[in-house]
Amino acid sequence: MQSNLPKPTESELEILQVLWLHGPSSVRHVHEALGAGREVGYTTTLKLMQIMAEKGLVRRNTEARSHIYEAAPAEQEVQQQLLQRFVDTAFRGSAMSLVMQALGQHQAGSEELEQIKALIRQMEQDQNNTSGNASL
Amino acid sequence: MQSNLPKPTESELEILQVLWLHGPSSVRHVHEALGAGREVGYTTTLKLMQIMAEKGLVRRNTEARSHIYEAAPAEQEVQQQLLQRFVDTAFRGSAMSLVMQALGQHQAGSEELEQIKALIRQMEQDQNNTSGNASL
DNA sequence: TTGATACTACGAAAATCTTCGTATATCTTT
DNA sequence: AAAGATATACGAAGATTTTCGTAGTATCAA
Repeated sequence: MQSNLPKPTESELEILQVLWLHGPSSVRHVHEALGAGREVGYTTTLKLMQIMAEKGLVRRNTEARSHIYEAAPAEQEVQQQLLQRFVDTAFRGSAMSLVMQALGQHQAGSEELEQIKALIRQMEQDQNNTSGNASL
Repeated sequence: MQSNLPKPTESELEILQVLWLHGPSSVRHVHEALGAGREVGYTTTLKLMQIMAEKGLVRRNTEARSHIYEAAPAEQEVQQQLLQRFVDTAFRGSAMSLVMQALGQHQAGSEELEQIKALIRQMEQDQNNTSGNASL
């Protein structure tokens, strides 16, 4: 699970989002999906994706005339990386502080709260059994 | 509580951290506090803080020869702003998804878990009061 | 076949962010 | 008062990120 992939920039992240959501896509498709929140020329999107390919953030199949791109890292992997960094710079390293604020800001539905409670219960369990450390 | 303050850059955020932590400070002080994780010239820090003053991110008292800077927005305010943006760009707007990942990544102490549980209980209360929601 | 259309490649301008050198003024010390 | 240390101001170089124009090719339709 090493990933010495560079941190994606904001624009690159937007593109990754499209790829994660839609799966392997042409530049055209990504560009249009982006269009709903972004107003740049087609070649701008193309160039970004070419750069991302160089960086290793996306893979591409160049068999067909229109190349097909897909995200290289898994969504969670990148989220993890960004989250770590974000917690450090914006919340002085306190993940809990971030969690509290995120919870406070967002009014969660009851199913979501249930999910969180389940996760917390599990964490409490792990804490009690923490004598010998098992799997990760 | 409007804040049309610009999003601080990463370097600016580091400076704000120092100001939030230590209160109003001179450039010298900020620069040295930063030194522990940053190795740039003094005038770099100075310039950054001057720019931040222009942007309205910090206020400064120029009475004395060495100006005293203080953070303009409250820490939570900026965190809120950044969190919102971060959730949007990195977690497709799902704050809950972020919370889950943050919880999973970080093994919280039991006091912290208690805090979160308390917050959740309160949110459940609020939910019952606003909508007709049943037991959990 | 020819012309319109769609695609990639690529250089480079534009915009933003970071860094520093230098000029100048003010304090401190001797 | 002179020398040295310390401040701010500010222009501008560097680095990074974003944007686009143009050239060259392949595809498609009539």
